[in-house]
Amino acid sequence: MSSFEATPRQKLILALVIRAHIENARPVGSKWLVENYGLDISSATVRNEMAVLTEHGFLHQPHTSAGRAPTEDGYRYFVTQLMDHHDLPSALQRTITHQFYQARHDMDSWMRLAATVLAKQSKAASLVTAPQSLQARFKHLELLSTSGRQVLMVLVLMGGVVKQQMLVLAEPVAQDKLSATAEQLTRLCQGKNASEMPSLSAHLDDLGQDILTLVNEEMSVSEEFQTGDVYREGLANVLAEPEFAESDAARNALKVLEEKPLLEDLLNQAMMPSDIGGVQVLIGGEGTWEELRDFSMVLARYGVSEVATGTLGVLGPIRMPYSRTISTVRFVSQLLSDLVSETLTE
Amino acid sequence: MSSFEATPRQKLILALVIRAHIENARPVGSKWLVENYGLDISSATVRNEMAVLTEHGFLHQPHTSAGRAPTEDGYRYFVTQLMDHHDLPSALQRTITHQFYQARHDMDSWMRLAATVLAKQSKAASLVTAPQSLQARFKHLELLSTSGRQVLMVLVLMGGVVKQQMLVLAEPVAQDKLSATAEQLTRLCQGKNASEMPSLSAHLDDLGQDILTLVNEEMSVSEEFQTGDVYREGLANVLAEPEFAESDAARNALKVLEEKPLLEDLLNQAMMPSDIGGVQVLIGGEGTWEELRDFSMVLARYGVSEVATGTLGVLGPIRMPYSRTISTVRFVSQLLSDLVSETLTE
DNA sequence: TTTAGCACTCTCGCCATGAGAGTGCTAAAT
DNA sequence: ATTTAGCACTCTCATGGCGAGAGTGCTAAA
Repeated sequence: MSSFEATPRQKLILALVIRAHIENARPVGSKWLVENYGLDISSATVRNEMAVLTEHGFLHQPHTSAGRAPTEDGYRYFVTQLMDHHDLPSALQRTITHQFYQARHDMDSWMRLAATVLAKQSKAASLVTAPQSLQARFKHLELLSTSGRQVLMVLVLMGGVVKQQMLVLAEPVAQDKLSATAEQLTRLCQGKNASEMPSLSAHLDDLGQDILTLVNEEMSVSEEFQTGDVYREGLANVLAEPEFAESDAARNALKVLEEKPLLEDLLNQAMMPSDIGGVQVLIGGEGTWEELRDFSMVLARYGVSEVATGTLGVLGPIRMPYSRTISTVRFVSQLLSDLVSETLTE
Repeated sequence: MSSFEATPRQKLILALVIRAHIENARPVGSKWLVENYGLDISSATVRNEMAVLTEHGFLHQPHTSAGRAPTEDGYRYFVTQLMDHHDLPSALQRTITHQFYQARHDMDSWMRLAATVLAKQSKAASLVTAPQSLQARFKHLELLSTSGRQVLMVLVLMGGVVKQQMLVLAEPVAQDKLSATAEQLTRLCQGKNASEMPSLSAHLDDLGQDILTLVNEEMSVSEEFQTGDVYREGLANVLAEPEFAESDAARNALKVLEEKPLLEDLLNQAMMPSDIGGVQVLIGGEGTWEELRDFSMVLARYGVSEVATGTLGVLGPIRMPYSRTISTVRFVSQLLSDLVSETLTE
């Protein structure tokens, strides 16, 4: 397989087998292929070519008298070498863009919408994680008395991320005092990241000191991965695929998307840069993720590199319309990146 | 079935059949029942009683030579008449309570945690919706300049709900001006609910007017149901049950939890008060929800009545350990109510 | 009223059977 | 040197028959 160079005709046949298999979800035979795609070669010839492709590990037969189905290697070869990369139809691009600009202008809504769009377009499960600031930098702190001892702490980080938390103080504090403390802390921490943050200061009173501790906590938490910040959608789409009629496989799909450690590991490890314009395609777990054995993922980083990036993507069966899915993921990730970067620079 | 009063022994047998069926997921026969539970009556007697229970619609036989399985009516009778309502073991209560107090003190974290706890304890899928203020009342508005034309709007509603939104203004505005506007609007709208809100005011400049429009939007949205505010967990648990080996049923489960209109309808309609300490049990869709035909739900309202209430619950197979699930749901809902009410009153 | 005994019914797993699909190979055709 | 027609071969899958097993309902005795 290493130095094998497929002939154009072999490439064509591989591509057609993949196309047919994606449509019908079952092994495709030589005769069927010739008849359905109007090839002007005989089925015997196709058989010979198929034998070669099988020998090189691009196709396999479930059993002797069945047709061929693509192997993971076959899909990989297709995705990296054969497939042509279209952009999403521009009408669709406009529709989606429009939806984003019509939605509320905050990260939360965007992420939610991105998940919805991805799930709908790819007819598979989607996931979108919040952009994690690599270096969450302090920008602004506000303390709002809401009633009695209850105080709302609003922490704004550079890059538009906003954290809020409700506190209950030991005793009521006037809004003036709160505002003063907030301002003091804002001056103190301006532009600092989690590790540069002071943990105590002589200029602060008890209240200020307590709040500072909370802010510190919040800042370090914001550098960690939070499952809660993951939007998923379209799980039902995945189960609709015939290969998941048996629920064992189906359950695995949910596990992947539900289990925090797995997901975290996956997104961290898998998201090396790739050759497809920032889109990473993971086919059948690639030998590394046992739980993904029956799935493929199309992932992309979005955001502003070195500043704040999140991950988004699609989980579906290995038998997935890669071309379309990749276009969609790339487009949505680009769109979301633009939005994030607007937020950052404006 | 209307005026049928079961004998104590019939009740016992029904309860045992249900217990056995919950454990083994298959029809239970008379002989098996006698042997496994050490009954000192003969299998023939059990058969006779079973015949009566079958006649009255509490049991049914999948086919002539199979054992009996409970019908939905059987489960319903069990839940309303037969089952004893324990509290959750107090050790477990303490553990859970501890988890809540250890978590961050905000609604978001609590809801997330509630979903996790419910899913884990009931081994089924859980869902928790945010508390909707029946009358979202304006409490406080803050405008924070974050950078250039970018402004963070923080809207605090009575009851601890906080809405935030990022705006991009046409031109930069100084923080002083923003603060003044915010204060002005706060005074203007103090304590008003969505319908009482003024839509324009002579005292306001353009900026104030624009913000007011946004606030109005936000306030009315906050009275609507938002799918985004639903936390789900443990979907994989449901698929693990043998009755969902065929994926058709499994897909339905996901649909129920994913589709906004269905869920909305369900939660609104189903949550009438019930006889089980605020916990509502929905068995097999109750003839109303076709999509729930194969599922049961245990639901509860939490929060402070007439002020802000949310819904939480569990979705599992009809063959569900109701007693335990109900205890869990009741406990978590009580706990969450306490937390909400603390937030409101403190 | 309960229970032992028994005939009866229905499912389920097993096996054999045959149609159908698809292959690989060989030998002829291009 | 390819390509293709032809054909024997293999394997799956749907079908139907068969027997074991489980559970029932009924009857008659306790």
